[in-house]
Amino acid sequence: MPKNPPNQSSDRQRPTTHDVARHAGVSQMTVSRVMRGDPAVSKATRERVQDAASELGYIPNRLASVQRGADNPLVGVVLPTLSNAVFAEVLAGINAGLSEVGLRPVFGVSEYNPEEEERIVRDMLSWQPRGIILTGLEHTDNLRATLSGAGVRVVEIMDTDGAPISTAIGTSHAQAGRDMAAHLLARGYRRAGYIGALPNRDVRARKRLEAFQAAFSAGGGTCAEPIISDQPSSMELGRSLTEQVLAAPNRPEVIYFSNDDLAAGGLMACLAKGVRVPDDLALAGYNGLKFLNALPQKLTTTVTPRFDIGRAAAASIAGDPEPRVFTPVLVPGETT
Amino acid sequence: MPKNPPNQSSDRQRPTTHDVARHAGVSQMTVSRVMRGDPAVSKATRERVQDAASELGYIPNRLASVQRGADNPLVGVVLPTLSNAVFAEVLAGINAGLSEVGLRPVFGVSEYNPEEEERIVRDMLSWQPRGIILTGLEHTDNLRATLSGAGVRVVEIMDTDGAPISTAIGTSHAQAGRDMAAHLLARGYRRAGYIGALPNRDVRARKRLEAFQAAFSAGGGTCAEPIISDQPSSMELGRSLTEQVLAAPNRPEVIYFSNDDLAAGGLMACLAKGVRVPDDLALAGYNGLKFLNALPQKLTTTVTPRFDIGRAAAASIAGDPEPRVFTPVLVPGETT
DNA sequence: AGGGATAATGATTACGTAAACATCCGTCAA
DNA sequence: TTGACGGATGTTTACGTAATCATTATCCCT
Repeated sequence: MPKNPPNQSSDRQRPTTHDVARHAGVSQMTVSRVMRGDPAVSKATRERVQDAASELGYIPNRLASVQRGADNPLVGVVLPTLSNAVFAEVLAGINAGLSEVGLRPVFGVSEYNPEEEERIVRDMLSWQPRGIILTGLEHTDNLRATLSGAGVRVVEIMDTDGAPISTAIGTSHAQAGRDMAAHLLARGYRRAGYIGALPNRDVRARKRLEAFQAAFSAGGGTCAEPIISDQPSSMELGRSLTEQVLAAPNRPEVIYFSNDDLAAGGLMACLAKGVRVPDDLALAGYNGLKFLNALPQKLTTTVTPRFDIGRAAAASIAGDPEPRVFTPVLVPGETT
Repeated sequence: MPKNPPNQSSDRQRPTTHDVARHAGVSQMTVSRVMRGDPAVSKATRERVQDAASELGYIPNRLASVQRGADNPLVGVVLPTLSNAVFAEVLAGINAGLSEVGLRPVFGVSEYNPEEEERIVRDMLSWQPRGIILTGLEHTDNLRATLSGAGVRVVEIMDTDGAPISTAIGTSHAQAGRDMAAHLLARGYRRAGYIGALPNRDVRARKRLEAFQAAFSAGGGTCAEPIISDQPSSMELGRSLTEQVLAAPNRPEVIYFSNDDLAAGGLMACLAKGVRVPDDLALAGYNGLKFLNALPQKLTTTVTPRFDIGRAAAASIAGDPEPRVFTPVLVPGETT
């Protein structure tokens, strides 16, 4: 008994190569050849097929071709948040790098939660993606195991202080912390405070802090107990935490903030309270975001190549995976 | 002649339901049932299968199931840029809305280019996505035709001034322009300038401008020739264009900027030149971005619900597509 | 004890594409 | 004129999953 002829072009399905084939009076295989630009099709046939295809509004079905064995252009991208401008820029870089080579990002946000990250990656793996881009080097053991085994390219971005699953592309946060300690010591500051957010989540900020403390103490400075709020980072939070510091006894000479948002809030607190910066209190941030230009005083901060990191990660998924260490650049401003 | 038994678990392929089945001593179908939580499997078998699956590190292949007919959780999202914080927030909203219901965004950036947008959408359609989220109501004719025909949900975000392909979710830019005109007229301003960027690309800014001009003139005001740079919008650009205006004769009483970045740059120009705001020159922006808090003066602007628009778009793809008009809120600051 | 209902599991096949192989036909050299 | 060759096109099948239908136990009631 002969099989049913496939795809009876029934009701409202999207047209397939079979439909185009029937319409052009050729076989399904010939349509497939034309669609892929296989030269083994005569010019006349090719044109007939192309006409039929555009007449029917044919759009190839990549599910089928990838399923059949074609390369999958999808790349899973997992970032911890989008509320932070840093990660929007990273994503822009990733997208730029991927789209250059015809790859396409599938997107997920972990909210700094490793279990959620694992769930997202599992889900993404079910699309048999070309690669996966993760943020940071800290993941659940399960996830590390899964990704080591699977035949996907894995690139971990934003951090190089640790052991990557396969390829790390980013900056050393320990170095950023040390550099800032050196800068502040050189400027003559000896009593430092620290203001941060999201204590258990932002591992990279903690790496900066620890390296900073170690280097600052080693250089003869004293570090006050860090103030780390469990609220998400924002200018408002930086402002209120700084006001706390200003009100307390034994005010430090300088505050190192875990990022520019908090530092900007700190600057506003000083302006509001009439505290002179940097004479009464010096301030330093991290990231080098563009909005700092809007501040009345130029903030001392560490500039990180976010876009380039994203772009490099994309290149590493597309071509040969090569680890890269970008250098964080300390840019002295008017606040230290 | 019997067919080959499928999937010989040869070299380094990812395990399939067949592999799990063999490992657990059941049929492929039973594994499939267990994976989907089909209750028609005995407890004993279920556990045996689950053990086998986790032992082999089985991950379902969604390409195959969607190809077979399952719902596709992918949703195409095309934004004009990621350099603008507005669209990062929109994306955050979209992602929040989609992930709540188990949908996943596939991402593309058109760089404000309709042809590129068309290419991206075509590419996305090849994944048979559940829906497509586009920015704005202006697209190539081809794209409109393709999307009207295809059986995908289409939501156009950010603009409601025009005819959507199917569902529009956003704000009226014409209303935002009119509201600002009314506000400035009420404040007593009669001579207005305008500074913008990307003349041929940012259609929504143009809609605001035209509505503003019409309303401002109708209310007895005069509009100077708009200054529209072809460079991408930035604080620096806003600053330099504003300096031009300040240097020229016949300075307007107020400048309406196409967005907050430019307006913030304008404010900085005034600060640098010792121009008093709003007495010598008033300034107004658009968007209500958070970084405005960093400015020394609170900027008059129109706040748009970017996150909510994204979230609503996601909901519209997930559930019933319902158009929604959000209201832009004019927030008077200290610069008018 | 027999018969039919019910639960558990298995076999077959389709989804749309593309690799691999098969077929057809015209051309050209011997 | 014949046969080998190669270009153009067609046929078959696999990719992994899941709907559908088929096939076994299992069990309860009369």
